[in-house]
Amino acid sequence: MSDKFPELNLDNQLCFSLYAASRHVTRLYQPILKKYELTYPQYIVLLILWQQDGLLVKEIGKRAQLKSNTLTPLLKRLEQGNLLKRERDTEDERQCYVYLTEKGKSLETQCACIPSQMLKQTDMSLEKIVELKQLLDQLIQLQEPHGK
Amino acid sequence: MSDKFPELNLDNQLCFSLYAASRHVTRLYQPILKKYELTYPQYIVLLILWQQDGLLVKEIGKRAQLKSNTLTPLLKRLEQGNLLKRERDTEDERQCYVYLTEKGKSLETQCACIPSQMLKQTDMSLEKIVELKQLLDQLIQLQEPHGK
DNA sequence: TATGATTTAATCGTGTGCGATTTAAATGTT
DNA sequence: AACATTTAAATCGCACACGATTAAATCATA
Repeated sequence: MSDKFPELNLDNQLCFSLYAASRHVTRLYQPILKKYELTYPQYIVLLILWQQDGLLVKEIGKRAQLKSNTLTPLLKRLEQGNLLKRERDTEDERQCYVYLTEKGKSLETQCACIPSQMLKQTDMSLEKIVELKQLLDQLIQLQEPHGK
Repeated sequence: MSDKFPELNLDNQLCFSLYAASRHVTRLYQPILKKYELTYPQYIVLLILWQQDGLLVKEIGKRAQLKSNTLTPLLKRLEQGNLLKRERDTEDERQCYVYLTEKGKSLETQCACIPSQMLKQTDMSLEKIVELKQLLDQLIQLQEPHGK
Protein backbone atom coordinates (compact mmCIF):
# COMPACT_ATOMS: atom_id res chain seq x y z
CA MET A 1 0.00 0.00 0.00
CA SER A 2 1.83 3.04 -1.29
CA ASP A 3 1.30 6.54 0.07
CA LYS A 4 4.04 8.54 -1.55
CA PHE A 5 1.40 11.03 -2.69
CA PRO A 6 -1.43 11.17 -0.14
CA GLU A 7 -3.20 13.70 -2.34
CA LEU A 8 -3.62 10.89 -4.87
CA ASN A 9 -5.42 8.70 -2.36
CA LEU A 10 -8.90 8.01 -3.69
CA ASP A 11 -10.38 8.47 -0.23
CA ASN A 12 -9.20 12.07 -0.21
CA GLN A 13 -10.77 13.01 -3.49
CA LEU A 14 -13.98 14.98 -3.55
CA CYS A 15 -14.27 14.32 -7.27
CA PHE A 16 -14.49 10.58 -6.85
CA SER A 17 -17.21 10.91 -4.21
CA LEU A 18 -19.08 13.14 -6.59
CA TYR A 19 -18.66 10.71 -9.46
CA ALA A 20 -19.68 7.71 -7.37
CA ALA A 21 -22.63 9.46 -5.72
CA SER A 22 -24.01 10.64 -9.02
CA ARG A 23 -23.93 7.17 -10.54
CA HIS A 24 -25.34 5.73 -7.34
CA VAL A 25 -28.36 8.00 -7.41
CA THR A 26 -28.95 7.42 -11.11
CA ARG A 27 -29.01 3.69 -10.39
CA LEU A 28 -31.62 4.30 -7.68
CA TYR A 29 -33.80 6.07 -10.23
CA GLN A 30 -33.64 3.24 -12.75
CA PRO A 31 -36.17 0.78 -11.30
CA ILE A 32 -38.62 3.63 -10.75
CA LEU A 33 -38.20 5.14 -14.22
CA LYS A 34 -38.29 1.79 -15.95
CA LYS A 35 -42.05 1.68 -15.28
CA TYR A 36 -42.39 4.60 -17.68
CA GLU A 37 -39.66 3.33 -20.01
CA LEU A 38 -37.53 6.38 -19.24
CA THR A 39 -33.85 6.87 -18.58
CA TYR A 40 -32.68 9.44 -16.05
CA PRO A 41 -31.50 11.99 -18.66
CA GLN A 42 -34.81 11.57 -20.50
CA TYR A 43 -36.63 12.23 -17.22
CA ILE A 44 -34.57 15.41 -16.77
CA VAL A 45 -35.69 16.66 -20.19
CA LEU A 46 -39.31 15.89 -19.33
CA LEU A 47 -38.96 17.77 -16.03
CA ILE A 48 -37.81 20.77 -18.05
CA LEU A 49 -40.68 20.51 -20.53
CA TRP A 50 -43.25 20.04 -17.78
CA GLN A 51 -42.04 23.32 -16.35
CA GLN A 52 -42.30 25.03 -19.73
CA ASP A 53 -43.51 23.46 -22.93
CA GLY A 54 -42.47 24.47 -26.43
CA LEU A 55 -38.82 25.22 -25.73
CA LEU A 56 -36.06 25.35 -28.29
CA VAL A 57 -33.47 22.57 -28.24
CA LYS A 58 -30.97 25.27 -27.29
CA GLU A 59 -33.06 26.28 -24.24
CA ILE A 60 -33.44 22.67 -23.10
CA GLY A 61 -29.70 22.30 -23.52
CA LYS A 62 -29.02 25.31 -21.36
CA ARG A 63 -31.24 24.03 -18.56
CA ALA A 64 -30.08 20.42 -18.72
CA GLN A 65 -26.51 21.49 -19.38
CA LEU A 66 -26.33 19.25 -22.41
CA LYS A 67 -25.36 20.05 -25.98
CA SER A 68 -27.15 18.98 -29.16
CA ASN A 69 -24.78 16.05 -29.68
CA THR A 70 -26.36 14.46 -26.61
CA LEU A 71 -29.79 16.04 -26.82
CA THR A 72 -30.71 15.35 -30.44
CA PRO A 73 -30.58 11.55 -30.18
CA LEU A 74 -32.27 11.66 -26.77
CA LEU A 75 -35.09 13.84 -28.09
CA LYS A 76 -35.50 11.51 -31.04
CA ARG A 77 -35.98 8.61 -28.66
CA LEU A 78 -38.60 10.54 -26.70
CA GLU A 79 -40.28 11.44 -29.98
CA GLN A 80 -40.22 7.76 -30.97
CA GLY A 81 -42.02 7.03 -27.69
CA ASN A 82 -44.65 9.62 -28.62
CA LEU A 83 -43.83 11.79 -25.61
CA LEU A 84 -42.89 14.86 -27.64
CA LYS A 85 -42.85 16.37 -31.11
CA ARG A 86 -40.05 18.38 -32.70
CA GLU A 87 -40.88 21.22 -35.07
CA ARG A 88 -38.64 23.56 -37.01
CA ASP A 89 -39.27 27.25 -36.44
CA THR A 90 -40.75 28.55 -39.71
CA GLU A 91 -39.28 32.00 -39.03
CA ASP A 92 -35.78 30.71 -38.36
CA GLU A 93 -35.24 27.29 -39.82
CA ARG A 94 -32.10 26.75 -37.76
CA GLN A 95 -34.13 26.50 -34.58
CA CYS A 96 -36.17 23.54 -33.46
CA TYR A 97 -39.07 23.73 -31.05
CA VAL A 98 -39.95 20.82 -28.80
CA TYR A 99 -43.55 20.25 -27.75
CA LEU A 100 -44.98 17.65 -25.41
CA THR A 101 -47.65 15.36 -26.81
CA GLU A 102 -50.77 14.54 -24.81
CA LYS A 103 -49.04 11.36 -23.70
CA GLY A 104 -46.01 13.37 -22.62
CA LYS A 105 -48.17 15.82 -20.70
CA SER A 106 -50.15 13.11 -18.99
CA LEU A 107 -46.98 11.49 -17.71
CA GLU A 108 -46.38 14.46 -15.40
CA THR A 109 -49.12 13.47 -12.97
CA GLN A 110 -47.88 9.90 -12.87
CA CYS A 111 -44.33 11.05 -12.16
CA ALA A 112 -45.30 13.47 -9.42
CA CYS A 113 -44.70 10.79 -6.79
CA ILE A 114 -41.11 10.09 -7.89
CA PRO A 115 -39.33 12.79 -5.84
CA SER A 116 -40.94 11.62 -2.61
CA GLN A 117 -40.23 7.99 -3.54
CA MET A 118 -36.58 8.88 -3.99
CA LEU A 119 -36.49 10.85 -0.74
CA LYS A 120 -37.89 7.85 1.08
CA GLN A 121 -34.90 5.80 -0.07
CA THR A 122 -32.55 8.32 1.51
CA ASP A 123 -31.94 8.17 5.22
CA MET A 124 -30.47 11.64 5.11
CA SER A 125 -32.27 14.48 6.86
CA LEU A 126 -33.95 17.12 4.73
CA GLU A 127 -31.63 19.76 6.18
CA LYS A 128 -28.56 17.87 5.05
CA ILE A 129 -30.03 17.31 1.61
CA VAL A 130 -30.67 21.01 1.20
CA GLU A 131 -27.18 21.76 2.46
CA LEU A 132 -25.69 19.24 0.05
CA LYS A 133 -27.62 20.71 -2.85
CA GLN A 134 -26.44 24.22 -2.00
CA LEU A 135 -22.83 23.13 -1.88
CA LEU A 136 -23.14 21.34 -5.22
CA ASP A 137 -24.75 24.36 -6.87
CA GLN A 138 -21.98 26.50 -5.48
CA LEU A 139 -19.38 24.16 -6.92
CA ILE A 140 -20.90 24.42 -10.39
CA GLN A 141 -21.42 28.16 -10.39
CA LEU A 142 -18.03 29.13 -9.05
CA GLN A 143 -16.09 27.06 -11.53
CA GLU A 144 -16.77 28.98 -14.72
CA PRO A 145 -14.37 28.04 -17.50
CA HIS A 146 -11.51 30.55 -17.65
CA GLY A 147 -11.23 32.62 -20.82
CA LYS A 148 -13.42 32.47 -23.95
CA MET B 1 -44.43 28.19 -16.77
CA SER B 2 -46.29 25.43 -14.98
CA ASP B 3 -45.94 24.69 -11.28
CA LYS B 4 -48.66 22.16 -10.61
CA PHE B 5 -46.04 19.94 -9.02
CA PRO B 6 -43.33 22.04 -7.37
CA GLU B 7 -41.53 18.87 -6.37
CA LEU B 8 -40.92 18.27 -10.07
CA ASN B 9 -39.18 21.63 -10.46
CA LEU B 10 -35.64 20.97 -11.58
CA ASP B 11 -34.30 23.65 -9.24
CA ASN B 12 -35.58 21.68 -6.26
CA GLN B 13 -33.89 18.44 -7.19
CA LEU B 14 -30.73 17.39 -5.41
CA CYS B 15 -30.25 14.65 -7.96
CA PHE B 16 -29.95 17.03 -10.86
CA SER B 17 -27.38 19.14 -9.02
CA LEU B 18 -25.45 15.97 -8.35
CA TYR B 19 -25.66 14.86 -11.96
CA ALA B 20 -24.67 18.28 -13.29
CA ALA B 21 -21.86 18.79 -10.78
CA SER B 22 -20.34 15.42 -11.52
CA ARG B 23 -20.25 16.02 -15.26
CA HIS B 24 -18.99 19.54 -14.66
CA VAL B 25 -16.03 18.34 -12.63
CA THR B 26 -15.24 15.57 -15.11
CA ARG B 27 -15.13 18.20 -17.84
CA LEU B 28 -12.66 20.22 -15.74
CA TYR B 29 -10.40 17.17 -15.54
CA GLN B 30 -10.38 16.60 -19.28
CA PRO B 31 -7.86 19.23 -20.45
CA ILE B 32 -5.51 18.20 -17.64
CA LEU B 33 -5.80 14.47 -18.28
CA LYS B 34 -5.54 14.85 -22.04
CA LYS B 35 -1.82 15.56 -21.59
CA TYR B 36 -1.43 11.97 -20.41
CA GLU B 37 -4.02 10.62 -22.85
CA LEU B 38 -6.26 9.55 -19.99
CA THR B 39 -9.99 9.74 -19.40
CA TYR B 40 -11.33 10.42 -15.93
CA PRO B 41 -12.44 6.82 -15.24
CA GLN B 42 -9.04 5.60 -16.45
CA TYR B 43 -7.40 8.04 -14.04
CA ILE B 44 -9.55 6.64 -11.22
CA VAL B 45 -8.29 3.13 -11.96
CA LEU B 46 -4.71 4.36 -11.97
CA LEU B 47 -5.26 6.11 -8.62
CA ILE B 48 -6.37 2.75 -7.25
CA LEU B 49 -3.38 0.88 -8.67
CA TRP B 50 -0.93 3.54 -7.47
CA GLN B 51 -2.30 2.92 -3.99
CA GLN B 52 -1.90 -0.82 -4.37
CA ASP B 53 -0.50 -2.62 -7.38
CA GLY B 54 -1.39 -6.16 -8.45
CA LEU B 55 -5.09 -6.08 -7.63
CA LEU B 56 -7.72 -8.40 -9.04
CA VAL B 57 -10.26 -6.92 -11.46
CA LYS B 58 -12.86 -7.66 -8.80
CA GLU B 59 -10.95 -5.59 -6.20
CA ILE B 60 -10.54 -2.66 -8.58
CA GLY B 61 -14.24 -2.93 -9.30
CA LYS B 62 -15.09 -2.75 -5.62
CA ARG B 63 -12.99 0.36 -5.09
CA ALA B 64 -14.05 2.15 -8.27
CA GLN B 65 -17.62 0.90 -7.89
CA LEU B 66 -17.58 -0.44 -11.41
CA LYS B 67 -18.37 -3.90 -12.73
CA SER B 68 -16.41 -5.93 -15.25
CA ASN B 69 -18.67 -4.85 -18.09
CA THR B 70 -17.23 -1.35 -17.70
CA LEU B 71 -13.82 -2.28 -16.33
CA THR B 72 -12.72 -4.91 -18.83
CA PRO B 73 -12.79 -2.64 -21.88
CA LEU B 74 -11.28 0.22 -19.86
CA LEU B 75 -8.44 -1.99 -18.64
CA LYS B 76 -7.85 -3.20 -22.17
CA ARG B 77 -7.40 0.40 -23.30
CA LEU B 78 -4.93 1.07 -20.50
CA GLU B 79 -3.10 -2.12 -21.45
CA GLN B 80 -3.05 -0.95 -25.05
CA GLY B 81 -1.39 2.24 -23.82
CA ASN B 82 1.23 0.14 -22.01
CA LEU B 83 0.21 1.46 -18.62
CA LEU B 84 -0.68 -1.93 -17.17
CA LYS B 85 -0.59 -5.67 -17.77
CA ARG B 86 -3.36 -8.18 -17.08
CA GLU B 87 -2.46 -11.68 -15.96
CA ARG B 88 -4.66 -14.65 -15.13
CA ASP B 89 -4.15 -16.16 -11.71
CA THR B 90 -2.52 -19.54 -12.31
CA GLU B 91 -4.10 -20.91 -9.10
CA ASP B 92 -7.59 -19.75 -10.00
CA GLU B 93 -7.98 -19.14 -13.69
CA ARG B 94 -11.21 -17.23 -13.21
CA GLN B 95 -9.37 -14.38 -11.58
CA CYS B 96 -7.31 -11.76 -13.35
CA TYR B 97 -4.54 -9.72 -11.74
CA VAL B 98 -3.72 -6.24 -12.94
CA TYR B 99 -0.15 -4.94 -12.68
CA LEU B 100 1.22 -1.52 -13.52
CA THR B 101 4.01 -1.38 -16.08
CA GLU B 102 7.03 0.84 -15.54
CA LYS B 103 5.32 3.46 -17.69
CA GLY B 104 2.21 3.16 -15.57
CA LYS B 105 4.20 3.52 -12.38
CA SER B 106 6.17 6.49 -13.62
CA LEU B 107 2.96 8.35 -14.44
CA GLU B 108 2.19 8.65 -10.72
CA THR B 109 4.83 11.32 -10.09
CA GLN B 110 3.67 13.30 -13.11
CA CYS B 111 0.06 13.16 -11.92
CA ALA B 112 0.83 14.17 -8.35
CA CYS B 113 0.17 17.80 -9.23
CA ILE B 114 -3.33 17.16 -10.56
CA PRO B 115 -5.27 17.36 -7.27
CA SER B 116 -3.79 20.76 -6.42
CA GLN B 117 -4.38 21.93 -9.98
CA MET B 118 -8.02 20.95 -9.65
CA LEU B 119 -8.32 22.62 -6.25
CA LYS B 120 -6.95 25.83 -7.73
CA GLN B 121 -9.82 25.88 -10.21
CA THR B 122 -12.31 25.78 -7.34
CA ASP B 123 -13.07 28.96 -5.49
CA MET B 124 -14.62 26.93 -2.69
CA SER B 125 -12.98 26.89 0.72
CA LEU B 126 -11.28 23.72 1.87
CA GLU B 127 -13.74 23.44 4.77
CA LYS B 128 -16.69 23.45 2.40
CA ILE B 129 -15.03 20.90 0.15
CA VAL B 130 -14.47 18.56 3.07
CA GLU B 131 -18.05 19.11 4.20
CA LEU B 132 -19.35 18.41 0.70
CA LYS B 133 -17.32 15.23 0.47
CA GLN B 134 -18.64 13.99 3.82
CA LEU B 135 -22.23 14.59 2.78
CA LEU B 136 -21.68 12.77 -0.52
CA ASP B 137 -20.09 9.79 1.20
CA GLN B 138 -22.99 9.71 3.62
CA LEU B 139 -25.45 9.72 0.73
CA ILE B 140 -23.78 6.71 -0.87
CA GLN B 141 -23.37 4.66 2.29
CA LEU B 142 -26.85 5.16 3.67
CA GLN B 143 -28.62 4.19 0.48
CA GLU B 144 -27.95 0.49 0.37
CA PRO B 145 -30.24 -1.31 -2.05
CA HIS B 146 -33.19 -2.81 -0.21
CA GLY B 147 -33.37 -6.57 -0.33
CA LYS B 148 -31.31 -8.77 -2.61
C1' DT C 1 -25.92 42.91 -52.26
C1' DA C 2 -22.22 39.77 -51.98
C1' DT C 3 -19.70 37.44 -48.58
C1' DG C 4 -17.66 36.33 -44.37
C1' DA C 5 -18.91 35.43 -39.60
C1' DT C 6 -22.14 33.55 -36.43
C1' DT C 7 -25.73 30.57 -34.81
C1' DT C 8 -28.39 26.25 -34.38
C1' DA C 9 -28.98 21.59 -34.80
C1' DA C 10 -27.35 17.42 -36.52
C1' DT C 11 -23.70 14.08 -37.27
C1' DC C 12 -19.51 11.40 -36.20
C1' DG C 13 -16.26 8.85 -33.36
C1' DT C 14 -14.73 7.34 -28.94
C1' DG C 15 -15.33 5.98 -24.26
C1' DT C 16 -17.97 5.10 -20.65
C1' DG C 17 -22.04 2.91 -17.55
C1' DC C 18 -24.93 -0.68 -16.80
C1' DG C 19 -28.57 -4.56 -17.13
C1' DA C 20 -28.41 -8.95 -18.90
C1' DT C 21 -26.21 -12.94 -20.54
C1' DT C 22 -22.34 -16.05 -21.44
C1' DT C 23 -18.18 -18.64 -20.58
C1' DA C 24 -15.11 -21.00 -17.96
C1' DA C 25 -13.35 -22.31 -13.70
C1' DA C 26 -13.88 -23.58 -9.00
C1' DT C 27 -16.64 -25.27 -5.25
C1' DG C 28 -20.28 -27.89 -2.88
C1' DT C 29 -23.31 -31.80 -2.46
C1' DT C 30 -24.81 -35.99 -2.83
C1' DA D 1 -17.07 -39.30 -9.48
C1' DA D 2 -21.28 -36.62 -11.14
C1' DC D 3 -23.73 -32.75 -11.19
C1' DA D 4 -25.74 -28.47 -9.57
C1' DT D 5 -24.27 -24.02 -7.72
C1' DT D 6 -21.42 -20.24 -7.34
C1' DT D 7 -17.94 -17.08 -8.83
C1' DA D 8 -15.00 -13.97 -11.94
C1' DA D 9 -14.40 -11.97 -16.05
C1' DA D 10 -15.83 -11.19 -20.56
C1' DT D 11 -19.35 -10.17 -23.94
C1' DC D 12 -23.53 -7.95 -25.79
C1' DG D 13 -26.78 -4.23 -26.56
C1' DC D 14 -28.31 0.23 -25.63
C1' DA D 15 -28.12 5.00 -24.10
C1' DC D 16 -25.62 8.53 -22.76
C1' DA D 17 -21.59 12.41 -22.73
C1' DC D 18 -18.70 15.08 -25.17
C1' DG D 19 -15.00 16.98 -28.40
C1' DA D 20 -14.95 17.87 -33.06
C1' DT D 21 -16.94 18.69 -37.37
C1' DT D 22 -20.63 19.63 -40.69
C1' DA D 23 -24.68 21.78 -42.86
C1' DA D 24 -27.87 25.10 -43.27
C1' DA D 25 -29.85 29.37 -42.13
C1' DT D 26 -29.29 34.03 -40.60
C1' DC D 27 -26.76 38.15 -39.61
C1' DA D 28 -23.36 41.82 -40.23
C1' DT D 29 -21.09 44.85 -42.90
C1' DA D 30 -18.32 46.46 -46.21
